[in-house]
Amino acid sequence: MKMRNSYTCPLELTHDIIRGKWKPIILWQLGKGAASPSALQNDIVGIGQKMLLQQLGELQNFGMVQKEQYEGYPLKVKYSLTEKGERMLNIIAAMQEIGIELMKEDGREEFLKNKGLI
Amino acid sequence: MKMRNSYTCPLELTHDIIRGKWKPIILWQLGKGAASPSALQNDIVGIGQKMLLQQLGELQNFGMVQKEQYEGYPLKVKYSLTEKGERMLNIIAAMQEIGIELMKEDGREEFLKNKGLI
DNA sequence: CAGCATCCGATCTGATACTG
DNA sequence: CAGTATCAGATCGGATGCTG
Repeated sequence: MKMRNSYTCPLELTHDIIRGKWKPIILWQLGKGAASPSALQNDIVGIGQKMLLQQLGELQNFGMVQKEQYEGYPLKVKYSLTEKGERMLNIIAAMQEIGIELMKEDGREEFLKNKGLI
Repeated sequence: MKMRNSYTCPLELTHDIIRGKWKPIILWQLGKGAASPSALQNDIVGIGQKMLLQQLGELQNFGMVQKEQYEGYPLKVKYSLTEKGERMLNIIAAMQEIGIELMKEDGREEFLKNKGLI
């Protein structure tokens, strides 16, 4: 993910962190608790291994996510939110809330009901 | 801006709306009040006319921004936030806040002071 | 199972030139 | 001043195959 070389405004930093098609949803999933890559890939519809690991790596670089590795076979790895990540999750949660409202106003209650969101 | 064809989660809708390098900063600027394209271009460092108008158009399609036109020459146009846009601005403001905190923790107080943010 | 490298098409962005 | 068209380069995203 290409980042700005310099920032005009702190807003842009936050935007860089959650930019990328999958970052918000990854954070959202991790908000439910630590998870392995394969578990995440199961939970996030449509994501491939490459994008998942790539974006997890970027979130790690931003200090939003941390990785734990365990010895032995089969390999076991666990990703989880850092404290910064938890704070960023507040933004994600707010985005979810607005998304729900916008969908309601747009007559998409059906979708929301199917997801158990209303 | 390419949008998802279908959504798994309301979060993704919100993400689509603020995706794009300039959308958050445009909303932020409009949060200060209605503005003409040329005024916005002055206030947003580095943006070109094409990107500005393109992203304003997309924000309009999402119902976040509205446009007012006046008759006569020189042409005069004013963009402003809609009610939905105002609500989205809450997200943007939260992004700004987190961005400020992250920069502080990252030792970039200098930058923030120069901007008058702390 | 976790992770990396590579290739390729789809998108995004920006510069420039042009219209009303 | 506002807005559109076009073109080229940079970036992104996804599929596939390979390694430990």
